[in-house]
Amino acid sequence: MLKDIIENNQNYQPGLSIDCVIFGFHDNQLKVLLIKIPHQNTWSLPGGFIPIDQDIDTAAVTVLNERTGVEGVFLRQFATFGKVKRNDQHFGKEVLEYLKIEEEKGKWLMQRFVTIGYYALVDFLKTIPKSADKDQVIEWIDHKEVPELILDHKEILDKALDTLRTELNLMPVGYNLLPEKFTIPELQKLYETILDRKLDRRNFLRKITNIGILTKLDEKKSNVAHKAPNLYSFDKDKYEEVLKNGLTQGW
Amino acid sequence: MLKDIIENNQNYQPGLSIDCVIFGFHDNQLKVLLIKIPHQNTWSLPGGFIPIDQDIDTAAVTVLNERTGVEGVFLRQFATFGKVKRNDQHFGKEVLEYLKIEEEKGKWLMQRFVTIGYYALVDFLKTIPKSADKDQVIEWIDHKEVPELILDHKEILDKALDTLRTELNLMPVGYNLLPEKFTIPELQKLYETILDRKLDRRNFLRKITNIGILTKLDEKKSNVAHKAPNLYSFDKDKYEEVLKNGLTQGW
DNA sequence: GTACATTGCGTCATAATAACACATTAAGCG
DNA sequence: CGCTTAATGTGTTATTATGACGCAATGTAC
Repeated sequence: MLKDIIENNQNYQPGLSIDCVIFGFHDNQLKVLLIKIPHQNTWSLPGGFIPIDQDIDTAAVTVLNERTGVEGVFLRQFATFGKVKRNDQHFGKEVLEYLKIEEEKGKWLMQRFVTIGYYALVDFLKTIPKSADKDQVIEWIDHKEVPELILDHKEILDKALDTLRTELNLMPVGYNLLPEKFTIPELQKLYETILDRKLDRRNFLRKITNIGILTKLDEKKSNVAHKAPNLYSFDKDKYEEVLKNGLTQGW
Repeated sequence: MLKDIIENNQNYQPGLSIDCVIFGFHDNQLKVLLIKIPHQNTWSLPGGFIPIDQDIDTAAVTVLNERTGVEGVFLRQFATFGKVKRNDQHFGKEVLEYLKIEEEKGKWLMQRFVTIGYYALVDFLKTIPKSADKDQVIEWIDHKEVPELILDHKEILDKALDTLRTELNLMPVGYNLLPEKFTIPELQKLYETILDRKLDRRNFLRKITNIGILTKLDEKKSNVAHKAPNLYSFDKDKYEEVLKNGLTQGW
């Protein structure tokens, strides 16, 4: 795959790549989709290159689809990373050796790559991580237990989370991360996990319902310890409207 | 200049450029620094290319300094633009003809360029627009009267203003755009111009002073019609602190 | 049934916001 | 000089949003 790209690099935008920070929510954990580098203890963000005949946003959608199979999810460009030393020679050489590509043909990969960061919000349960090849491991990992990442991918991930945190004040979040039916406590846990702090249960309910994007269902969650919480769903129309116009206040 | 770059394009990041939206404030107008394309009726944003041995942020600072001479101003990356058709063949050919560069040498310019957008906030009075060469016109233009721009530069400008508007809710603005001493009505006009709506004078005063970044000076503005307004300055330390930690509420 | 953890609904004090009233100041002008 | 005019400076009030908390209801475990 990568070998094909390197050997046909004239079909790809030179010196430019895309990296995706794909967020999912499960078991009260904010998870990130990471790829294990074969035969090493480091991981990387799912990324890809940009065909010269594709818009960068389209290329980002492609990367996301290849890895998650999900479509029509929330995907947003958040920053572009271009330090001179962000991809060092050492790393490039290792890749070329691993792929058994001779130095001359692999020259393309050795230049400085600028990478455009996108973050995505996807429904954990509908997403089945897909490996590009058999000895590649791709896995959901709790964002609090992210292992060592290659290059500046940790910086990219941190920036993505930072952006998500800020945007939580400007837009509603949840439609993409939660299943269709969910409880208020679940939604609150999502907010708490992203913001990394506790919120008052009662104030949260008031604030989130006042936005007017929730529909209370005539149904309770089953098989739970203690009192069964009510189920809610998002009112898609109103949700989209608020997404477009923005919230007014912060959390 | 551009000719040098094209002819020595191996020293520059391929297919990648930087465009700067430089904002200034004067006469109650939000102004943008634009460059006139010689012998045409279109204008462009000041931009540049990225030396392969420079971080993209450094290259952006260079572009800004070359055009304004000012240093240490507010400069922030806001988005990256990469539609396939954003720089069309037609435009590239015109540039090459104008610069009298033969097609083979100019091939580098004809590929799709992805551009990284930065916006800057500078003190209008301290900034003297600098042309790169004698028949180039560079000028401050009211953002409400921006003429036709090349390529997707209008889209870039719009996105920059949009970003500034959003960030007004998250950070203080003014330190970079106003002279050292200024009046509250001037600061209010700046906010009103950016937001494109009227704000209540009295509520604005209360809100802006409550942030705690202003120092009331024992001095009034002179030579003004009607009642002379008091002068204020920013408390740099507190300003920086709020800039780092962010505001809490919106306007 | 009882203990317990969690949900659902409500209260209250305080802070932030929006809308507005009135006094103050300086320039322009007869 | 005194009056008008158009700004600025300061305060008031009603409404809304926020933060902190009380208490009853519900379903599980024992």
